[in-house]
Amino acid sequence: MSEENPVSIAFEQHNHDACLNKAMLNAEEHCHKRKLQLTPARRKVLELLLQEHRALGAYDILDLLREAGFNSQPPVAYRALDFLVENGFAHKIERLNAFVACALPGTVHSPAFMICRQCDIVAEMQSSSSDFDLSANADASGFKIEQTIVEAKGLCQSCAEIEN
Amino acid sequence: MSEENPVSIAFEQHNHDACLNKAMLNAEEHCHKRKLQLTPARRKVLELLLQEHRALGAYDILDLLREAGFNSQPPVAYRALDFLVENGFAHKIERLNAFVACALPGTVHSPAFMICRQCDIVAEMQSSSSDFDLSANADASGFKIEQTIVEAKGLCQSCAEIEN
DNA sequence: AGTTAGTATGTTATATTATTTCAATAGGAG
DNA sequence: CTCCTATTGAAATAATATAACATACTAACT
Repeated sequence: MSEENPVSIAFEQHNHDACLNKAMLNAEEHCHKRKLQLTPARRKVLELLLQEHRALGAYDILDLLREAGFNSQPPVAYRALDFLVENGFAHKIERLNAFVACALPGTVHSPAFMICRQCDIVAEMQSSSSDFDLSANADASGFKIEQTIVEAKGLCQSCAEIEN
Repeated sequence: MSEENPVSIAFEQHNHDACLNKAMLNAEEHCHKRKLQLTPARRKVLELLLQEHRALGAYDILDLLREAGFNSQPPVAYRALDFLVENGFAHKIERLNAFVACALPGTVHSPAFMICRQCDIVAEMQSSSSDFDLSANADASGFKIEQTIVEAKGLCQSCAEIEN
Protein backbone atom coordinates (compact mmCIF):
# COMPACT_ATOMS: atom_id res chain seq x y z
CA MET A 1 0.00 0.00 0.00
CA SER A 2 2.63 2.53 0.96
CA GLU A 3 5.59 3.63 -1.11
CA GLU A 4 7.97 3.10 1.75
CA ASN A 5 9.03 -0.40 0.93
CA PRO A 6 11.33 -0.51 -2.08
CA VAL A 7 11.12 -4.28 -2.12
CA SER A 8 7.77 -4.46 -3.73
CA ILE A 9 6.73 -1.11 -5.12
CA ALA A 10 6.34 -2.68 -8.53
CA PHE A 11 3.81 -5.12 -7.14
CA GLU A 12 1.75 -2.57 -5.31
CA GLN A 13 -0.90 -0.16 -6.39
CA HIS A 14 0.51 3.32 -6.41
CA ASN A 15 0.15 6.67 -8.06
CA HIS A 16 2.23 5.90 -11.06
CA ASP A 17 2.30 9.41 -12.51
CA ALA A 18 3.74 10.69 -9.28
CA CYS A 19 6.14 7.77 -9.19
CA LEU A 20 7.36 8.65 -12.68
CA ASN A 21 7.55 12.40 -12.12
CA LYS A 22 9.47 11.99 -8.94
CA ALA A 23 11.95 9.69 -10.64
CA MET A 24 12.43 12.09 -13.55
CA LEU A 25 13.06 15.02 -11.24
CA ASN A 26 15.48 12.93 -9.28
CA ALA A 27 17.32 11.96 -12.45
CA GLU A 28 17.51 15.56 -13.64
CA GLU A 29 18.87 16.73 -10.34
CA HIS A 30 21.35 13.93 -10.23
CA CYS A 31 22.63 14.58 -13.75
CA HIS A 32 22.94 18.26 -13.04
CA LYS A 33 25.01 17.57 -9.94
CA ARG A 34 27.32 15.19 -11.71
CA LYS A 35 27.46 17.20 -14.95
CA LEU A 36 25.92 14.39 -16.92
CA GLN A 37 23.98 15.29 -20.02
CA LEU A 38 20.42 14.02 -19.85
CA THR A 39 19.92 14.56 -23.57
CA PRO A 40 16.49 14.24 -25.22
CA ALA A 41 17.03 10.65 -26.32
CA ARG A 42 18.35 9.58 -22.92
CA ARG A 43 15.56 11.43 -21.18
CA LYS A 44 12.95 9.80 -23.38
CA VAL A 45 14.34 6.32 -22.86
CA LEU A 46 14.35 6.80 -19.12
CA GLU A 47 10.74 7.99 -19.31
CA LEU A 48 9.79 4.97 -21.35
CA LEU A 49 11.39 2.65 -18.83
CA LEU A 50 9.79 4.44 -15.93
CA GLN A 51 6.36 4.13 -17.50
CA GLU A 52 6.52 0.41 -16.93
CA HIS A 53 7.49 -1.69 -13.99
CA ARG A 54 8.49 -4.20 -16.61
CA ALA A 55 11.64 -4.80 -18.58
CA LEU A 56 11.71 -3.50 -22.13
CA GLY A 57 13.92 -4.88 -24.86
CA ALA A 58 16.19 -2.51 -26.75
CA TYR A 59 14.07 -2.96 -29.86
CA ASP A 60 10.84 -2.30 -27.95
CA ILE A 61 12.40 0.95 -26.88
CA LEU A 62 13.52 1.63 -30.41
CA ASP A 63 9.92 1.27 -31.62
CA LEU A 64 8.68 3.62 -28.93
CA LEU A 65 11.39 6.13 -29.78
CA ARG A 66 10.36 6.02 -33.41
CA GLU A 67 6.75 6.66 -32.43
CA ALA A 68 7.95 9.64 -30.45
CA GLY A 69 9.71 11.06 -33.47
CA PHE A 70 13.24 10.05 -32.66
CA ASN A 71 15.80 8.54 -34.94
CA SER A 72 15.38 4.82 -34.76
CA GLN A 73 18.65 3.10 -35.54
CA PRO A 74 19.69 0.52 -32.94
CA PRO A 75 22.67 2.52 -31.65
CA VAL A 76 20.28 5.25 -30.54
CA ALA A 77 18.60 2.92 -28.09
CA TYR A 78 21.74 1.09 -27.03
CA ARG A 79 23.68 4.28 -26.39
CA ALA A 80 20.92 5.74 -24.27
CA LEU A 81 20.58 2.47 -22.37
CA ASP A 82 24.32 2.28 -21.82
CA PHE A 83 24.28 5.77 -20.39
CA LEU A 84 21.39 4.96 -18.08
CA VAL A 85 22.91 1.70 -16.91
CA GLU A 86 26.39 3.13 -16.38
CA ASN A 87 25.01 5.97 -14.34
CA GLY A 88 22.68 3.92 -12.22
CA PHE A 89 19.33 4.95 -13.69
CA ALA A 90 18.54 1.56 -15.17
CA HIS A 91 19.54 -2.07 -14.99
CA LYS A 92 19.86 -4.79 -17.53
CA ILE A 93 17.91 -7.96 -16.81
CA GLU A 94 20.24 -10.54 -18.27
CA ARG A 95 17.80 -13.39 -18.50
CA LEU A 96 15.42 -11.29 -20.55
CA ASN A 97 17.96 -9.28 -22.53
CA ALA A 98 15.90 -6.34 -21.44
CA PHE A 99 16.12 -3.20 -19.37
CA VAL A 100 14.28 -1.79 -16.39
CA ALA A 101 14.36 1.57 -14.64
CA CYS A 102 16.24 1.54 -11.38
CA ALA A 103 14.23 1.77 -8.19
CA LEU A 104 17.03 3.55 -6.36
CA PRO A 105 18.54 5.68 -9.08
CA GLY A 106 21.86 7.38 -9.01
CA THR A 107 23.47 5.20 -6.41
CA VAL A 108 25.85 2.33 -7.01
CA HIS A 109 24.18 -0.66 -5.48
CA SER A 110 23.77 -4.37 -5.76
CA PRO A 111 20.26 -5.07 -6.86
CA ALA A 112 18.30 -8.29 -7.00
CA PHE A 113 15.24 -8.77 -9.14
CA MET A 114 12.01 -10.70 -8.98
CA ILE A 115 10.68 -11.33 -12.47
CA CYS A 116 7.18 -12.63 -13.06
CA ARG A 117 7.19 -15.15 -15.88
CA GLN A 118 3.53 -14.44 -16.58
CA CYS A 119 3.15 -10.67 -16.65
CA ASP A 120 6.86 -9.78 -16.97
CA ILE A 121 6.72 -7.37 -14.10
CA VAL A 122 10.12 -6.75 -12.56
CA ALA A 123 10.59 -5.76 -8.94
CA GLU A 124 13.92 -4.56 -7.69
CA MET A 125 15.13 -5.18 -4.18
CA GLN A 126 18.42 -4.86 -2.41
CA SER A 127 20.29 -8.11 -2.38
CA SER A 128 21.68 -7.39 1.08
CA SER A 129 23.17 -10.47 2.60
CA SER A 130 23.03 -12.68 -0.45
CA ASP A 131 26.20 -10.96 -1.56
CA PHE A 132 27.60 -11.69 1.80
CA ASP A 133 26.92 -15.40 1.44
CA LEU A 134 28.75 -15.48 -1.83
CA SER A 135 31.64 -13.63 -0.30
CA ALA A 136 32.37 -16.49 2.03
CA ASN A 137 32.66 -18.89 -0.87
CA ALA A 138 34.53 -16.39 -2.96
CA ASP A 139 37.04 -15.64 -0.23
CA ALA A 140 37.77 -19.31 0.17
CA SER A 141 38.93 -19.52 -3.42
CA GLY A 142 40.54 -16.11 -3.59
CA PHE A 143 37.95 -14.77 -5.99
CA LYS A 144 37.31 -11.03 -5.83
CA ILE A 145 33.69 -10.26 -6.56
CA GLU A 146 33.14 -6.99 -8.38
CA GLN A 147 29.49 -7.21 -9.31
CA THR A 148 26.75 -9.70 -8.66
CA ILE A 149 23.61 -10.37 -10.65
CA VAL A 150 20.66 -11.88 -8.85
CA GLU A 151 17.52 -12.61 -10.83
CA ALA A 152 14.66 -14.65 -9.43
CA LYS A 153 12.05 -15.90 -11.86
CA GLY A 154 8.63 -16.85 -10.57
CA LEU A 155 5.03 -15.81 -10.27
CA CYS A 156 3.85 -12.56 -8.75
CA GLN A 157 0.90 -12.61 -6.41
CA SER A 158 -1.68 -11.39 -8.92
CA CYS A 159 -0.64 -13.91 -11.53
CA ALA A 160 -0.57 -16.71 -8.98
CA GLU A 161 -4.14 -15.84 -7.99
CA ILE A 162 -5.31 -15.85 -11.58
CA GLU A 163 -3.65 -19.17 -12.22
CA ASN A 164 -5.60 -20.87 -9.42
CA MET B 1 43.80 -29.17 -3.39
CA SER B 2 41.22 -31.87 -2.93
CA GLU B 3 38.20 -32.51 -5.09
CA GLU B 4 35.94 -32.49 -2.10
CA ASN B 5 34.97 -28.89 -2.21
CA PRO B 6 32.59 -28.15 -5.06
CA VAL B 7 32.89 -24.46 -4.42
CA SER B 8 36.18 -24.01 -6.13
CA ILE B 9 37.11 -27.05 -8.16
CA ALA B 10 37.39 -24.90 -11.26
CA PHE B 11 40.01 -22.73 -9.59
CA GLU B 12 42.12 -25.60 -8.33
CA GLN B 13 44.66 -27.80 -9.94
CA HIS B 14 43.21 -31.21 -10.49
CA ASN B 15 43.45 -34.24 -12.72
CA HIS B 16 41.24 -32.94 -15.43
CA ASP B 17 41.04 -36.15 -17.46
CA ALA B 18 39.75 -37.97 -14.42
CA CYS B 19 37.39 -35.08 -13.70
CA LEU B 20 36.00 -35.35 -17.24
CA ASN B 21 35.75 -39.14 -17.32
CA LYS B 22 34.01 -39.26 -14.01
CA ALA B 23 31.50 -36.69 -15.16
CA MET B 24 30.82 -38.55 -18.42
CA LEU B 25 30.26 -41.83 -16.60
CA ASN B 26 27.99 -40.07 -14.18
CA ALA B 27 26.01 -38.57 -17.05
CA GLU B 28 25.68 -41.91 -18.83
CA GLU B 29 24.47 -43.62 -15.71
CA HIS B 30 22.05 -40.85 -14.99
CA CYS B 31 20.60 -40.87 -18.49
CA HIS B 32 20.25 -44.62 -18.39
CA LYS B 33 18.35 -44.47 -15.12
CA ARG B 34 16.00 -41.80 -16.34
CA LYS B 35 15.66 -43.21 -19.84
CA LEU B 36 17.12 -40.11 -21.38
CA GLN B 37 18.88 -40.47 -24.70
CA LEU B 38 22.46 -39.29 -24.53
CA THR B 39 22.78 -39.19 -28.31
CA PRO B 40 26.13 -38.62 -30.06
CA ALA B 41 25.60 -34.91 -30.51
CA ARG B 42 24.47 -34.43 -26.92
CA ARG B 43 27.32 -36.54 -25.65
CA LYS B 44 29.85 -34.59 -27.67
CA VAL B 45 28.55 -31.23 -26.50
CA LEU B 46 28.73 -32.37 -22.89
CA GLU B 47 32.30 -33.53 -23.47
CA LEU B 48 33.20 -30.20 -25.02
CA LEU B 49 31.76 -28.34 -22.06
CA LEU B 50 33.49 -30.62 -19.59
CA GLN B 51 36.83 -30.05 -21.27
CA GLU B 52 36.75 -26.48 -20.06
CA HIS B 53 35.95 -24.91 -16.76
CA ARG B 54 34.88 -21.99 -18.85
CA ALA B 55 31.64 -21.04 -20.52
CA LEU B 56 31.38 -21.71 -24.25
CA GLY B 57 29.04 -19.86 -26.58
CA ALA B 58 26.66 -21.87 -28.72
CA TYR B 59 28.62 -20.92 -31.82
CA ASP B 60 31.92 -21.91 -30.23
CA ILE B 61 30.37 -25.29 -29.63
CA LEU B 62 29.06 -25.35 -33.16
CA ASP B 63 32.60 -24.82 -34.48
CA LEU B 64 33.95 -27.59 -32.31
CA LEU B 65 31.16 -29.90 -33.42
CA ARG B 66 31.99 -29.17 -37.03
CA GLU B 67 35.65 -29.99 -36.37
CA ALA B 68 34.51 -33.26 -34.87
CA GLY B 69 32.56 -34.10 -37.99
CA PHE B 70 29.08 -33.24 -36.81
CA ASN B 71 26.42 -31.37 -38.67
CA SER B 72 26.90 -27.73 -37.92
CA GLN B 73 23.62 -25.89 -38.20
CA PRO B 74 22.79 -23.76 -35.15
CA PRO B 75 19.85 -25.90 -34.02
CA VAL B 76 22.23 -28.82 -33.53
CA ALA B 77 24.08 -26.95 -30.83
CA TYR B 78 21.03 -25.32 -29.30
CA ARG B 79 19.08 -28.55 -29.13
CA ALA B 80 21.91 -30.37 -27.43
CA LEU B 81 22.40 -27.49 -25.02
CA ASP B 82 18.70 -27.36 -24.25
CA PHE B 83 18.75 -31.04 -23.44
CA LEU B 84 21.77 -30.68 -21.18
CA VAL B 85 20.38 -27.65 -19.39
CA GLU B 86 16.90 -29.12 -18.94
CA ASN B 87 18.32 -32.28 -17.49
CA GLY B 88 20.79 -30.64 -15.18
CA PHE B 89 24.05 -31.43 -16.98
CA ALA B 90 24.82 -27.85 -17.91
CA HIS B 91 23.89 -24.29 -17.04
CA LYS B 92 23.49 -21.18 -19.06
CA ILE B 93 25.51 -18.20 -17.90
CA GLU B 94 23.15 -15.40 -18.78
CA ARG B 95 25.58 -12.55 -18.63
CA LEU B 96 27.84 -14.28 -21.15
CA ASN B 97 25.19 -15.91 -23.30
CA ALA B 98 27.26 -19.01 -22.85
CA PHE B 99 27.10 -22.45 -21.33
CA VAL B 100 29.07 -24.36 -18.74
CA ALA B 101 29.02 -27.97 -17.59
CA CYS B 102 27.30 -28.50 -14.27
CA ALA B 103 29.48 -29.28 -11.29
CA LEU B 104 26.75 -31.35 -9.63
CA PRO B 105 25.07 -32.96 -12.58
CA GLY B 106 21.73 -34.64 -12.64
CA THR B 107 20.30 -32.93 -9.61
CA VAL B 108 17.92 -30.00 -9.59
CA HIS B 109 19.71 -27.33 -7.66
CA SER B 110 20.16 -23.64 -7.34
CA PRO B 111 23.64 -22.76 -8.48
CA ALA B 112 25.61 -19.58 -8.16
CA PHE B 113 28.57 -18.74 -10.35
CA MET B 114 31.82 -16.88 -10.04
CA ILE B 115 32.97 -15.65 -13.42
CA CYS B 116 36.45 -14.26 -13.95
CA ARG B 117 36.33 -11.29 -16.31
CA GLN B 118 39.94 -11.88 -17.29
CA CYS B 119 40.26 -15.59 -18.04
CA ASP B 120 36.55 -16.41 -18.32
CA ILE B 121 36.81 -19.29 -15.92
CA VAL B 122 33.47 -20.16 -14.34
CA ALA B 123 33.17 -21.76 -10.93
CA GLU B 124 29.89 -23.13 -9.72
CA MET B 125 28.85 -23.14 -6.11
CA GLN B 126 25.68 -23.78 -4.24
CA SER B 127 23.85 -20.58 -3.52
CA SER B 128 22.57 -21.93 -0.23
CA SER B 129 21.20 -19.17 1.91
CA SER B 130 21.21 -16.47 -0.70
CA ASP B 131 18.00 -17.96 -1.95
CA PHE B 132 16.76 -17.85 1.54
CA ASP B 133 17.43 -14.14 1.80
CA LEU B 134 15.46 -13.48 -1.30
CA SER B 135 12.63 -15.61 -0.01
CA ALA B 136 12.04 -13.21 2.84
CA ASN B 137 11.61 -10.33 0.42
CA ALA B 138 9.63 -12.45 -1.97
CA ASP B 139 7.26 -13.68 0.70
CA ALA B 140 6.56 -10.14 1.78
CA SER B 141 5.21 -9.31 -1.66
CA GLY B 142 3.60 -12.67 -2.33
CA PHE B 143 6.06 -13.52 -5.07
CA LYS B 144 6.71 -17.23 -5.61
CA ILE B 145 10.31 -17.83 -6.63
CA GLU B 146 10.76 -20.72 -9.02
CA GLN B 147 14.36 -20.32 -10.07
CA THR B 148 17.14 -17.95 -9.13
CA ILE B 149 20.15 -16.92 -11.13
CA VAL B 150 23.21 -15.73 -9.25
CA GLU B 151 26.24 -14.65 -11.23
CA ALA B 152 29.18 -12.89 -9.65
CA LYS B 153 31.68 -11.25 -11.97
CA GLY B 154 35.16 -10.54 -10.70
CA LEU B 155 38.76 -11.64 -10.77
CA CYS B 156 39.99 -15.09 -9.89
CA GLN B 157 43.05 -15.45 -7.73
CA SER B 158 45.49 -16.22 -10.55
CA CYS B 159 44.33 -13.27 -12.62
CA ALA B 160 44.42 -10.97 -9.61
CA GLU B 161 48.03 -11.99 -8.97
CA ILE B 162 49.01 -11.36 -12.57
CA GLU B 163 47.36 -7.96 -12.54
CA ASN B 164 49.46 -6.76 -9.61
C1' DA C 1 33.97 35.55 -30.84
C1' DG C 2 37.42 31.72 -32.25
C1' DT C 3 39.75 27.41 -31.22
C1' DT C 4 39.94 23.17 -29.52
C1' DA C 5 38.99 18.90 -26.99
C1' DG C 6 35.69 16.01 -25.60
C1' DT C 7 31.07 14.21 -25.83
C1' DA C 8 27.06 12.92 -28.33
C1' DT C 9 24.50 11.75 -32.54
C1' DG C 10 23.64 10.18 -37.52
C1' DT C 11 24.13 6.53 -40.58
C1' DT C 12 25.32 2.32 -42.73
C1' DA C 13 26.70 -2.00 -42.27
C1' DT C 14 27.53 -6.13 -39.95
C1' DA C 15 28.28 -9.34 -36.01
C1' DT C 16 26.32 -12.36 -32.65
C1' DT C 17 22.85 -15.07 -30.55
C1' DA C 18 18.68 -17.75 -31.08
C1' DT C 19 14.38 -19.64 -33.11
C1' DT C 20 10.95 -21.18 -36.59
C1' DT C 21 9.50 -24.44 -39.78
C1' DC C 22 8.93 -28.54 -42.12
C1' DA C 23 10.79 -32.75 -43.89
C1' DA C 24 13.32 -37.03 -42.91
C1' DT C 25 14.82 -40.59 -39.80
C1' DA C 26 15.44 -43.51 -35.90
C1' DG C 27 13.95 -46.04 -31.53
C1' DG C 28 10.73 -48.08 -28.61
C1' DA C 29 5.83 -49.95 -27.33
C1' DG C 30 2.31 -52.78 -28.54
C1' DC D 1 5.51 -54.99 -38.38
C1' DT D 2 3.26 -50.68 -37.36
C1' DC D 3 2.34 -46.78 -34.98
C1' DC D 4 3.93 -43.16 -32.07
C1' DT D 5 7.26 -40.19 -30.29
C1' DA D 6 11.76 -38.32 -30.02
C1' DT D 7 15.48 -36.85 -32.59
C1' DT D 8 17.94 -34.96 -36.46
C1' DG D 9 18.56 -32.53 -41.13
C1' DA D 10 18.22 -28.43 -43.50
C1' DA D 11 17.07 -23.73 -44.92
C1' DA D 12 15.60 -19.57 -43.61
C1' DT D 13 14.99 -15.88 -40.62
C1' DA D 14 14.33 -13.47 -36.14
C1' DA D 15 16.18 -11.02 -32.28
C1' DT D 16 19.89 -8.87 -29.97
C1' DA D 17 24.03 -6.09 -30.18
C1' DT D 18 28.21 -3.72 -31.95
C1' DA D 19 31.67 -1.60 -35.30
C1' DA D 20 33.12 2.11 -37.81
C1' DC D 21 33.32 6.55 -39.38
C1' DA D 22 31.35 10.99 -40.38
C1' DT D 23 29.06 14.94 -38.40
C1' DA D 24 27.45 18.01 -34.87
C1' DC D 25 27.12 19.82 -30.52
C1' DT D 26 29.01 21.62 -25.83
C1' DA D 27 31.94 23.55 -22.81
C1' DA D 28 36.12 25.57 -21.53
C1' DC D 29 39.86 28.37 -22.59
C1' DT D 30 41.94 32.32 -25.03
